Amino acid sequence: MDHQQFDGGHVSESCDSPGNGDSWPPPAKLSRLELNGGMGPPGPYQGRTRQGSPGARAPTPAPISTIPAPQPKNWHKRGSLLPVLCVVEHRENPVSAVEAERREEHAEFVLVRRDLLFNQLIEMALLTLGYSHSSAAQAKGLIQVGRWNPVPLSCVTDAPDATVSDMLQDLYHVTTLKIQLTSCPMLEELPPEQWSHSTVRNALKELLRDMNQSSLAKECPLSQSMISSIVNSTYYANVSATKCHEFGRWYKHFRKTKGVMGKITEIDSVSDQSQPGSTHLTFTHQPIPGNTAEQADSSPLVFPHGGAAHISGRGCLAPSLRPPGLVTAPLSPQLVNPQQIVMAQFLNQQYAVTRMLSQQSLSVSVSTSPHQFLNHPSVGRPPTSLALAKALDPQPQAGPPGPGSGSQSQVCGPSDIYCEIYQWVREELKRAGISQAVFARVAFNRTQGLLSEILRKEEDPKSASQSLLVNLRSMQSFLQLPEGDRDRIYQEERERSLTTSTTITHSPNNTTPPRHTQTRKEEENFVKAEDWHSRVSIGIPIARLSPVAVINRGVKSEGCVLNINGSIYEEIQQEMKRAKVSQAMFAKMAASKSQGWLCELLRWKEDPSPENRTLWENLCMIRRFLSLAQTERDAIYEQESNALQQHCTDRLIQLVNDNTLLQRHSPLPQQHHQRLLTPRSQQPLQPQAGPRLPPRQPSTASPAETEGGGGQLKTWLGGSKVDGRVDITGLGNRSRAGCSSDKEGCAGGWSGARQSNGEGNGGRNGEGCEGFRVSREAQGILQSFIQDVGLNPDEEAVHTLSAQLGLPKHTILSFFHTQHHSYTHQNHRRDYSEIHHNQLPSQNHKDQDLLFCIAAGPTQPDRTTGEKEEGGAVDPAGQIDGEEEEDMEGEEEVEWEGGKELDVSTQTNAVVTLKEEEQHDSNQSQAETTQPHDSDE
DNA sequence: TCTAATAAGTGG
DNA sequence: CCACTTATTAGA
Repeated sequence: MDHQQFDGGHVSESCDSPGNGDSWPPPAKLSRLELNGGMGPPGPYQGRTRQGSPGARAPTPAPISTIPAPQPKNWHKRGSLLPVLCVVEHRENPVSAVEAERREEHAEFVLVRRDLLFNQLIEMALLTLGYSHSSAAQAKGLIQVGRWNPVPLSCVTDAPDATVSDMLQDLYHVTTLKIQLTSCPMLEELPPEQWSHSTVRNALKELLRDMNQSSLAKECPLSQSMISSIVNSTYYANVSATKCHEFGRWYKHFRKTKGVMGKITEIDSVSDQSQPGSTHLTFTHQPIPGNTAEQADSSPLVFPHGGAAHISGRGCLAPSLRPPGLVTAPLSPQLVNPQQIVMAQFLNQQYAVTRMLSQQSLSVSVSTSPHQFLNHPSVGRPPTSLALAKALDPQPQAGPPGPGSGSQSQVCGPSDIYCEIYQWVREELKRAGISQAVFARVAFNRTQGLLSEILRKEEDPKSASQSLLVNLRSMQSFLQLPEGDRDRIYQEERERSLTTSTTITHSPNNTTPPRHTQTRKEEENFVKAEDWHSRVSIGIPIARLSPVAVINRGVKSEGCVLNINGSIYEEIQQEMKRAKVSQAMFAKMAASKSQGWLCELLRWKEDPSPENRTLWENLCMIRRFLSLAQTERDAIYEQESNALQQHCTDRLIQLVNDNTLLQRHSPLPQQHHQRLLTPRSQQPLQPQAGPRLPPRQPSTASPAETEGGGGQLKTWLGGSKVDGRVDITGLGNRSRAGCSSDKEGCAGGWSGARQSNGEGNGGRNGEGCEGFRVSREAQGILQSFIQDVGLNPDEEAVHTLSAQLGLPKHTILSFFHTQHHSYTHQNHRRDYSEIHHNQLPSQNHKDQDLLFCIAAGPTQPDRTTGEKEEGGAVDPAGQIDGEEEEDMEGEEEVEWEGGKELDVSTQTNAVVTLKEEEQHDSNQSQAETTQPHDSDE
């Protein structure tokens, strides 16, 4: 099939290729690029890919809804990313030509940075798609423009410095990158430690070709429900590193065993496989004969990464022929014209990312409506019920009373929460036909389990804990969105899960419809959607959802997006030089780290690699900082040096108080904000907004924004990047994600801290510091929490934060104290904000700036911590500013070597350091001990 | 009856 | 509150 159709386009086609297109024996020029630059290996992360199961594909195509199209051009620009359609062909061993024709392909869009070197495109694309480095390095790539014959990349240009943008800028929409995987390294070769959510998912998908979830669950370390959700991308939690590793280990073993045993195990029943014809046997790994009768449904064991198995299955039959029941693939059978849908979905997903990148935030919804809910038959959504809808629409601003009968609802909670909230939620679940999981994610970014619990308990808002209130508020705000918006969000989320690449059969004559065209359309739709978003919901918390989800799963690809590579070190140095700031200042502002840390970082300049999680994350943080507009960065430095933290704090508080922040999180004048919002949203913004809005929010932002969403939104924003880059970190990953890494090795960043070991005492040192070295995201969360609960969190709130942020409780308390302290003591000094405002031209950034500032603010003076609480040690006065070097905020550095001081010298290399960090958490307690240093007791 | 999806429940 | 497990439930 030719996928790309779309004419137009011309490219330099120096080399031409033979007809068959694929068989090009291209020079293996693309070999690996080590580039450490190209962001390191994102690990095996893969973009989610969804394979189509044979059965699934069968269904017939249905046209995708088409929508007018805005122009795609802009959108991709903002993010400085370019969408590239990649068709990956698995041709393990050079198989016969015959076979080649039936090769299976996976097509997906990959967003790549425009400035990525063209010669790194293939590798980057594969890495992004989840292929291993080794396979990526060996892949061959062809570029196909329109319907022209594919041409090896190497033929396109010789310029080593040509970038993707240079080569594809105007053609990206008509080009298809055909990647031929010569060797597909098997997953079993991947070290268990490197297994991630993505690889697990890929492996599961493979395995599911030969067995169902239930049987697989019996053998592998994952439960059926987990398998189900992971495969469908509906597993919102993060698969723990432990699980991943465990799975990886199991997989390896399984493979070996299987190889030997053959399908005996699973397929014994199937018994024989006669169809040796299956070519798939070619696989290296599979010792077993391919069996595969149709029924057998594909060879059980063969699963080279997408290789053999696919081939066998597909090879034998046309998709349509395949007995539907055969493969139990998770794909939704309903997909019609899977490719189209998939593409659309994929784009959608990508779009979400792009959006984030561009900082637009907000999810978009696309129009592919038809497919929505495909999986949920039950979903019919007649507009029924819904008082909800009614209430909402009619009186948009009514805010709170959302659902139910707008007017009759009563606020029961402390403020703005309505008693009927629980019921509303239930109704909404029913109405929209969505699962708790989806709603939980979308409405308040939590897990299904939590929502279940909340609904079960139905605690009276009046007596609800602060954290619960936060959640309820978020849900309520969400419910107050127009029904259409909510549905769109659900749909988007659903699509996301459906998304992923499809496996398509490649046949020479292909009957496949031109997909490019469609794709294009979809893109446009996205654009449109985006537009919608920007207008409508910019700050709406809800919006963040989808992106969040996407991001969550794409954490590893962050590097891709952020483009972290060895050159970042140079950028850092340049930035310091340019801004004339010390290492201490930069370290603090850009990564909440100490000067010593930065020094080491720059000294060793270790190649960034996702594997080195801590390093990676820190670099991502720096990258984000560097992505801020120069003026913003300068404002930040300035602010820090002058006002010092106090300012921030004050500022923060002020903001909090006036909600300015939340409101659009943008310093823009309100009007402006409103303008951005859609009418509906706007209303809520109006002061008079909801009659029942709580006093707390005078300005009352749109419910959505503020309320529940507010907090999260902020968090999100805080972490999120600014111009073009994503912030994966912040967002999606909640604290845990960051370090999720593992229980095993490290507890991971700050999360590890959660061991609330010694609370106050020893903790101070290590922890204290550590605590405050909280990531920006964490700070953002804290800040948002302050807004939600004030400066005096109750126990539960503290507990919640502690868990959520992975920080020890005392750290949380310290934070609040600090805030409180400064707030009280200082009169709001000048406002950073003012400065800010003036300086920052770009509004967009502004918000972030503020947030950023805020986030940074809390950073404490190192030593403080511990007792500080009482003493207010925070000493406003003692700011950090002075000694740059001194301030190492308690970072890990201190811990390791003992002396805070230094360790810079001591430490040998940043790498070590970094790594250590992760483990600290767990070792913290020890560390503390070790380091009696500080003022500890 | 069996599978995949979803909700409830649990431990940390 | 997350990450998982177990139970329950729609649909073939």
